[in-house]
Amino acid sequence: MDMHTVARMAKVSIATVSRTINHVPTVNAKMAKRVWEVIKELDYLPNTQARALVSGRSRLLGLIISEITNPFFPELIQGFEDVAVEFGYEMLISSTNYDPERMKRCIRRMVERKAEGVAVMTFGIEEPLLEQLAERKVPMVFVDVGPDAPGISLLRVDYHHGIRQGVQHLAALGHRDIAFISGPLRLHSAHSRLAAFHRAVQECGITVDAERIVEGDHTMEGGMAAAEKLFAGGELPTAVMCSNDVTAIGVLQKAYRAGLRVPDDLSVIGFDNIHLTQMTTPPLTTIQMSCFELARAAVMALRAHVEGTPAPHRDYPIKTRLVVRESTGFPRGSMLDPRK
Amino acid sequence: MDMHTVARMAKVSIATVSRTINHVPTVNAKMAKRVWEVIKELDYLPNTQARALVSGRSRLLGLIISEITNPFFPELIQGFEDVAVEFGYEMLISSTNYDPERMKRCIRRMVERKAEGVAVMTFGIEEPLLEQLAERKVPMVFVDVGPDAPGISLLRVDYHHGIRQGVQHLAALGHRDIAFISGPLRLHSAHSRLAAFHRAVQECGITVDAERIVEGDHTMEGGMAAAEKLFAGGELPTAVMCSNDVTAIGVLQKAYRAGLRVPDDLSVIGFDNIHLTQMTTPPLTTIQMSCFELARAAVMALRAHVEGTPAPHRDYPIKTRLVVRESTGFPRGSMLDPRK
DNA sequence: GAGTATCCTGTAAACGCATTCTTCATTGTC
DNA sequence: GACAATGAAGAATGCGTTTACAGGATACTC
Repeated sequence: MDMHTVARMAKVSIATVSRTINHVPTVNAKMAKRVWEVIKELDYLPNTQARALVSGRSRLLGLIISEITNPFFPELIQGFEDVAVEFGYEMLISSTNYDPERMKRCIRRMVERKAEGVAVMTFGIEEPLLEQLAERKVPMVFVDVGPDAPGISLLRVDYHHGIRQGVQHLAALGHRDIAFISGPLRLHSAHSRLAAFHRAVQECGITVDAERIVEGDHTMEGGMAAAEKLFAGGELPTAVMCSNDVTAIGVLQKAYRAGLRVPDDLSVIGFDNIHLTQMTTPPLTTIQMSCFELARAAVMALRAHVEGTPAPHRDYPIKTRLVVRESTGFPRGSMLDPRK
Repeated sequence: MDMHTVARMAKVSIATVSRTINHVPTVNAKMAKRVWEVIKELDYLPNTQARALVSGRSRLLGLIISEITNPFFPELIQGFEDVAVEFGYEMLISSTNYDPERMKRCIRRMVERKAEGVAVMTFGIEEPLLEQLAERKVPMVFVDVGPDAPGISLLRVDYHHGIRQGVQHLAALGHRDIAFISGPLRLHSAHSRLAAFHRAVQECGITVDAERIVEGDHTMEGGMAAAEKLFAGGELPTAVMCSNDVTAIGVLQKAYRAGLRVPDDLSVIGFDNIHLTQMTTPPLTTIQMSCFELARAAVMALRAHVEGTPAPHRDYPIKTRLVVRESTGFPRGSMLDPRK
């Protein structure tokens, strides 16, 4: 079924059908009504491929993520889908699983399908691999860092704001011995989060020993392993901040198994505010980085590059903020602890 | 950059380039080599849209899921992506969030983009909405049930095998009072799982009171609410089977908060074997339904319908089996419990 | 050495369907 | 009755690949 069918049934030409669908104002109201009725009756849907042919636009946006099984990304995908569809785009999802070979294939798929823009939400550095896209002048959006070239925008996450709120929250409760479990340090965002932590503790006048900084890998297993390292030493820290929520959930698990009560023996703060944090035991205090906001900004940036309006920016700021739940409390043995 | 560029640089015609890419055997070996070299040098990738134009095939497969934030689905998507790409297809993902309006939009997107086949992995019944696809003769795959029409295949999950193994496992441990938290009963798969449970307990000679069957909704919140109901009554059951893992994780949480030890006070069994079950406290005994197998079967079924070979089947069987971890043990107060 | 068969390359049309430019018919107005 | 205004029909257009077909080159036969 195509426009010809509609035209025949509405007893008009295909040109009129096209004009009706595209709301060209010169179409006679009666004819338009007849056309719409036929469209509804036939359940006619225009063929996007054919439209792409004429317009030269695929209306396809690529979304490259690292790992779909990390619960952060499904929430991001959900947001991306919603916003992309809202603006008439379709979304091509591709996950790299941190494998450069897969990354190459992802890029290949994007180019072959003529994606008009690609959001690279891997939080990592794969610039050499992305050259193919850059060369073809495909607009791209990165998180935090990316090549400085026309057609490329960055989602600038203000890690510092939220992390400072988190540190201040801990400091206000009386914590002075705070550990940090970072993400894999090959990821730029992991560096940024760690740097924000360093700056925040300094601002609060807290010194953090080197052994209080442990590298995780943004997985629950990594969080458990990192927690084990922290618990193995002599004195426990009174609080742990984590580079992401999944890591924090790993810490929660490990703490439970080690007989530590959260927050009585140990306060834990996550990062991302994924849905799951509301349902842990105890519910996790975390720093929110809104997936929806991130996804929306990504689509908006790509749209700006593709459609030229509103004019594209280099940077799109993303805010973070503390969400206090129940995994943080007074440090153990604290004078401030009302139970003591 | 298109085939013309390649042809010019390799000093051959575009026809020869096309034949080379498609491995037509009559091409002179020397020319083919030259063409491949130019292709590599230019990083040329054929335009899928143009190929679709000639072949009349979009090489697009749709995947409709209910809720991407439910951790079961990302694993399914991962499998689907892998298999689809393996066979040269691209994947169009769309989530319904159990909203009929969204479902309509999903279908619209699939039709507009000319998806060659659609996997409807919502585990529910939306037949009236899917008529549009059926009318357009788009091949479809459903889980468990679906309209009996040409071009439609079913993934037949053998719930009974795994659930029986689970019940037998509990029975062998000495459990006689087993509760079941079902999924939302508007979903067909929830019914199937509950029915499999009923059949399995009967086979084991165990009677289950009506109040031991509680309806959940396949979310963690639903699991917690259902657990609360079960815990509220007089005597606790000694074991709970859940219609999916997320529900079971909710039960685990609720049990912990209620001061019940798992498995000492309560055994818990999930369903699906999502990745997360390995990392709960304690790791969850569950019934595996392989996402990868499900995804693979879905793609294979759609391919069979689209390509005609191998001949499409109506049913594609999917096995389930018990995975024993640490959330199941002897019933409390049991003579068999070695600690008593 | 001429004629024929074979093979492979190049040229050009086709593929699909919505969009849009051009042309032309109809109606209305002076 | 002539001209303007309106709006619909018809036809061309777009894209890059595939493929039918034509034709040139080579080899082989007599």
